[in-house]
Amino acid sequence: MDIRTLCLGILTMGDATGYEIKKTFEDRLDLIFHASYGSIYPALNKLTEEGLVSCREFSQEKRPDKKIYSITANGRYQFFDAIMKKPAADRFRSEFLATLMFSHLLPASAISEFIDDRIKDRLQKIASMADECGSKQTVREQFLCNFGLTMYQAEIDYLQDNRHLLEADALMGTRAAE
Amino acid sequence: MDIRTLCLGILTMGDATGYEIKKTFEDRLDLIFHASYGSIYPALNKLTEEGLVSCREFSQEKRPDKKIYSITANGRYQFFDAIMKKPAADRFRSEFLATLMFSHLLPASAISEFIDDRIKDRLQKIASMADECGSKQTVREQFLCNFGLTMYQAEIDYLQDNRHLLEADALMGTRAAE
DNA sequence: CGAATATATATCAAATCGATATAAATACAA
DNA sequence: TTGTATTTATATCGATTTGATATATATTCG
Repeated sequence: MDIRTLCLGILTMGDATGYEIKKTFEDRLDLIFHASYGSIYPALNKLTEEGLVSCREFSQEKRPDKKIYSITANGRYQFFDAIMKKPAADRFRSEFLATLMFSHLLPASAISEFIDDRIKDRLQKIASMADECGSKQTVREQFLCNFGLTMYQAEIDYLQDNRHLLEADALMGTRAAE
Repeated sequence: MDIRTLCLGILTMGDATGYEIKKTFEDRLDLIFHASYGSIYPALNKLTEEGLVSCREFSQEKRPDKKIYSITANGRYQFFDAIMKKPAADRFRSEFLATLMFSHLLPASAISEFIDDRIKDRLQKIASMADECGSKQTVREQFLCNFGLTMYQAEIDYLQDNRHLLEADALMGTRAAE
């Protein structure tokens, strides 16, 4: 599943412009799947060429044309085909964890700061999600929202319970032994 | 932090060939940061040009030259500089979760199958990690390994406790209301 | 003895990111 | 009211990264 496919998916929920699709990625998919303009606009062009979406242009005075995309019957069929396939493995990249991998090279203060920041970030995300979660329209969006909340909370718990291991390691002479 | 930087990091642990660096990514960083040959070899060339690593070539008979890379003093300095910066946000992409986002378009059987597969996958990863975790050399590698275990377990727990919500939604006529 | 796996290099098209450019409408505070 | 920031809306571009593929030999194991 690539960004092209996910654009199709978003269009199954209703017509949209490229801009609105980007916003949907940010508002409802950012935890799950990230996409930038540089991939969305080319994706929409290609989907249009392939007849999986259609595009109505509204020429506006003194503004660039507004292009509203709709999914076609063929597009729906292709999207269904795509989501029926076994999902490929997650792609995950964490600079935070990669940094901790080399925490023996860092001053203890930096380690503590990074962990503090991480916990703060997760708490903030939980705070802003908690409201939304309840007011989600569909069962599946609630399911995904609560999934996010649960994972963030698990991360906070782990960091709070175990950070002392890394911090102690940084302060003691353990490093010299390596 | 990019793959170039992380290659530097791996070389702080000892000299290595491109092949060995790839293996290190697989063995010790796959949870955290993925890298393929297509990014590692160009990274090493660029690092060599920049003088952050040095390269000794061992011409072997009947085999391509073996190139052993070492980090230079300047390289160590640059790497330290990189990990002292605030780590950027995680990059995460999950086809599994993206698929669930559109579970209302799937037959109930497919939803159950995907969740079953996911749980199996997580259990398998936990099984293969559990051994390793105890035998990790350093405190920080144990910390990261247990972090992974904890997150995988949290995911399993959530899926087991809440899958019925999605599955019931798929079976009932709830979909018609959307 | 033969098959599979490990060692080791490298490249390439395609996908994607992140930044930037452009331009006007709208909201909002000084 | 006037200036500033944000939102709406398009699009491109270099740099990064993926995933697949090519090439060759050594080693392991049934």
